[in-house]
Amino acid sequence: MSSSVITRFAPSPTGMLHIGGVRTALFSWLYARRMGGQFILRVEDTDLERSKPEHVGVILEGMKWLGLGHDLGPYYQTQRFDRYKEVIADMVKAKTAYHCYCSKEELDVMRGAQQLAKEKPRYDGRCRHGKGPGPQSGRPPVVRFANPEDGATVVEDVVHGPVTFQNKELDDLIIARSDGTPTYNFCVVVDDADMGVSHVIRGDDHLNNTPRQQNMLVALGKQPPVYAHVPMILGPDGAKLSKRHGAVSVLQYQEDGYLPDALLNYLVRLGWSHGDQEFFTRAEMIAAFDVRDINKSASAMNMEKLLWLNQQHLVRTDPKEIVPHLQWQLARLGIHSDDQALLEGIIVAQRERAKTLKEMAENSRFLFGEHVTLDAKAAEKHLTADGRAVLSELRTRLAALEDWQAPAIHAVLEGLATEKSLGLGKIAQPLRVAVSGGTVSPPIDATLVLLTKKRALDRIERALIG
RNA sequence: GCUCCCAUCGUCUAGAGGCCCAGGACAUGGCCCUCUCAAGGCCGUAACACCGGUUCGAAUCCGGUUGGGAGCGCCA
Repeated sequence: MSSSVITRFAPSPTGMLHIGGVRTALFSWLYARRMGGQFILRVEDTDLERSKPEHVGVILEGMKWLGLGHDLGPYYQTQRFDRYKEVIADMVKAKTAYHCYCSKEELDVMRGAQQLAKEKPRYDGRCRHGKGPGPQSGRPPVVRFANPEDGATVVEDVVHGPVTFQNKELDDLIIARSDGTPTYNFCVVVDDADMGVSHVIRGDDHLNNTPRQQNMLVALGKQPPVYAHVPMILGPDGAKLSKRHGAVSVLQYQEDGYLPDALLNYLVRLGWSHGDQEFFTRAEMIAAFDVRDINKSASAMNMEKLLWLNQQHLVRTDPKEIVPHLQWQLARLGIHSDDQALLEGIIVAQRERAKTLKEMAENSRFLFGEHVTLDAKAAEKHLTADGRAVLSELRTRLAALEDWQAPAIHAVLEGLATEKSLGLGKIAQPLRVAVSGGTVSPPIDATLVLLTKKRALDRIERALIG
């Protein structure tokens, strides 16, 4: 039996949960599900200044909407400060960490000199070797990790392969600020170890601080987890994700009318593939996913493909499952309906002509309410003298129709068309305008069924009067 | 500047030395279907960044160049 897999998603509540974060969350979630393991949600809120409770709320809400449920947590790093302090004290005692009394000004001077010498700016370890200011400076010290000074650290990354860093390139990072609060890189290490995280799946912008995290783990006598650094997601223009496209809250996608499964399907295919398969249900994704198949290069967002996939999901998902999402969109338009049969009917009638639920809701507006206002241009074009004559005839025949079902309605239209030697279009368009107000709608027979006989006839009546 | 990462159609990708004068998907062009709009079907345009090397043979391996990205905080 393989040892149990534990993955985690560890966002910091300093902003929105955006597409990039969602994808790493998805990969972590998928891998845990695939391996029958557990998925942890951990909020990295050690930056007291920038972390905001409302951001935590939005992240939680986003994860819920996506259906990426966690098995453990959410944990909050701010609630684990005692634990971090304990570990820091141990490390200082074990001499794997030390106090540093350098002031910010001193550090700035040091970095300035290094940059001038075309070196990589980094802490030179003066306090580690007794050459710093020391306690007599009177300043509260920070605590730094004593990184190995020689040799190399190799990160065995699942997606990148082995990546080697010379230890002399790695400086002694601060693990506790002068006010005693612990810093990110340190908390991550303690948490991942304490929580038994087996696989760390995160953005490859973290690849550079992985060797230091690994060294800290070693100093703590812990086995480092398996690392998988996934490539970044770029905006549609190939540049970094910006507010204009992509770098918005994931909840924006809900508002825009995307199905969570469609968004997940789209994101899973960014940097990962399974042969030529494009469409994945949630279950298929879980069954096929493997971190070892993740690509190394960054990928750009493509809204058209997202739209296409959304429609694919709209068409291929059981309408019953889509109903709540459509209701949500309709509610935003002020339309409230609990008519399950009607809503399912709308989904079936509209799903091939709407790429989003928002579009579907908007296009279905005319099906609710008693009356509809006729689009002037549409009326001018189709409610001509001929069109009215057709409508009038239709009114009589449809009124006489007992069986208000698509085939019967279709037969009526077809019959009239043949009798008058007209194309179906000459019959359907005036009717469509009268009944929907415009020139576009689902097939006219299906539209009439959804509308009900009473309202359909009523609208024909009003169009003839108007 | 230094360190690290990356590089196949416009975009997402298949490809783990011969199956590839490179396959699929989105987008795009044309045709078909058609009561509108769609959806669908068929056909097409379109890529191995560059230069060397290894090999009988390279998109695939190695080196370099170029181009992109990330990191270098008492941020995460």
